[in-house]
Amino acid sequence: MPTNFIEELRWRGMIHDMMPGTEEALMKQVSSGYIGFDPTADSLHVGHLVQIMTLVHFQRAGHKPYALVGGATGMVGDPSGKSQERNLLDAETLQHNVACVRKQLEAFLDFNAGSNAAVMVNNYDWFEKMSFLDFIRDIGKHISVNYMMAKDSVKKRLETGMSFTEFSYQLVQGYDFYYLNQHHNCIIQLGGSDQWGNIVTGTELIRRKSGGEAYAVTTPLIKKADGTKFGKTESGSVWLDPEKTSPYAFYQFWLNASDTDAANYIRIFTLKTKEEIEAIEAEHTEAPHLRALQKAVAEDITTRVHGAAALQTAIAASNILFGKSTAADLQALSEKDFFSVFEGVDQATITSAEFGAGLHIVEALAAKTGFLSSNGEARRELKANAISVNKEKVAEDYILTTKDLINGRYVLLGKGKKNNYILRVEG
RNA sequence: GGGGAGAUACUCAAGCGGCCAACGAGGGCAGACUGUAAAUCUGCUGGUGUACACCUUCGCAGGUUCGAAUCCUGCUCUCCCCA
Repeated sequence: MPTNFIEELRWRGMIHDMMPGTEEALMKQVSSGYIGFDPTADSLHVGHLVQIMTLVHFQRAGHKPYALVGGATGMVGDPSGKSQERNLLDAETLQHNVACVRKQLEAFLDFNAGSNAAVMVNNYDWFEKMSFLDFIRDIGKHISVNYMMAKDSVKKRLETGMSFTEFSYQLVQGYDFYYLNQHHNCIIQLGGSDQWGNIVTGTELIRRKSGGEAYAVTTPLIKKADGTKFGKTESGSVWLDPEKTSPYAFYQFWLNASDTDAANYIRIFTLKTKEEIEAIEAEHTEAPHLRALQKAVAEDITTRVHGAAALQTAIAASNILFGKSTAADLQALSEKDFFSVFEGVDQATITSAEFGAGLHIVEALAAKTGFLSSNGEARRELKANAISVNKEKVAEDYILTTKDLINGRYVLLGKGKKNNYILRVEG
């Protein structure tokens, strides 16, 4: 017998909308359900984590999760939440993305769990063989244009325009649900709140075409307490791919969450129980400066995404960069440790000839390395007392000399509290 | 087709011949305070040169002028009203 999946999502604040009867249907028996992922990029980002965790909970409740990568839907383009027509990706890029996304998803779900092992599917597999005529006769016949036009995603675009391709999207996605319902007995589709319209087209198609029952649950869009978008930093999206977002930056992203957001995140992005979470919150209220909440969130998610070893390095780097460590501590690190700890920190290399007898700090920040975009900016930051060399603030006329080089080869530059750069001197 | 309004830096938005690298607001960055939080306060926010200076920038292309974001001509685009 399954445990109560809906109740689990409910206390975690992960339910935005749900079709009547869903909870009962899922409690009756072990069921299959799915979530679709768009292969719009070659990596998932933290925004997708909500969907991934939903599927993880689904499996933990005893149900059978299907992760669908949209090799076919990706070719059409989902208009939901988009104010403009999307550019289509070419088939080759799409295929590459599908493979990448698939690989990342494999890390979260258990594909060897016996009868409720997770399954990965690609809707390209069933759309590939379908002809346009088959589609409009067998599928299109069941859904009226009136019905499709009533969808928010379509209504919003009626003024500015929308291609037939994107208009068809909800039908294409709706058919996915129908297909999985017929072939894999999927009775529920999960997804973000912007997917509600698409999902309901699916349940409608199932009802009209086969008379079957199907359900839907959507998760709320995550917003930060200050109203800004979740999952973005000044340098862009926070990706799951360590090549795009280093484990260190990933860890820092979560650690920097505000108190309100962290309390939210710990429920959504970790599997900790209600009791564990309340204990951590109590601890946090007791001693807020220890940031127990942020740490718990950051550690849990970083481990899940990048593994325990990567987490340790991220913590080590964070302690050195944000702790009380001094220039002396930095000097004490072996070269190997230094570079493994600072793997995710921006780096630049110059030759010892360029370094010469001494390098002006402005040059080290801008012209020679590109850490800052211009000499003017470097000077401004220096004037604002924002620049440090090996953790010690320096003035505008500072000259880097061999004394500043750790192990004779590298130096740690800092701007403000949170930006670090490593300059290596070689040759 | 006719008539009108407008295009200014990341965004909104002033400026309408020299005092304009361009008011102000938002955003961003930094500093102070803190807890790598929130709130608040302060500074900075085109480039090169440490200041004076110079270079590039006010839809695009020309022109008038000692001098233009500001005036003129043409072009492109956007919005509104009437058919």
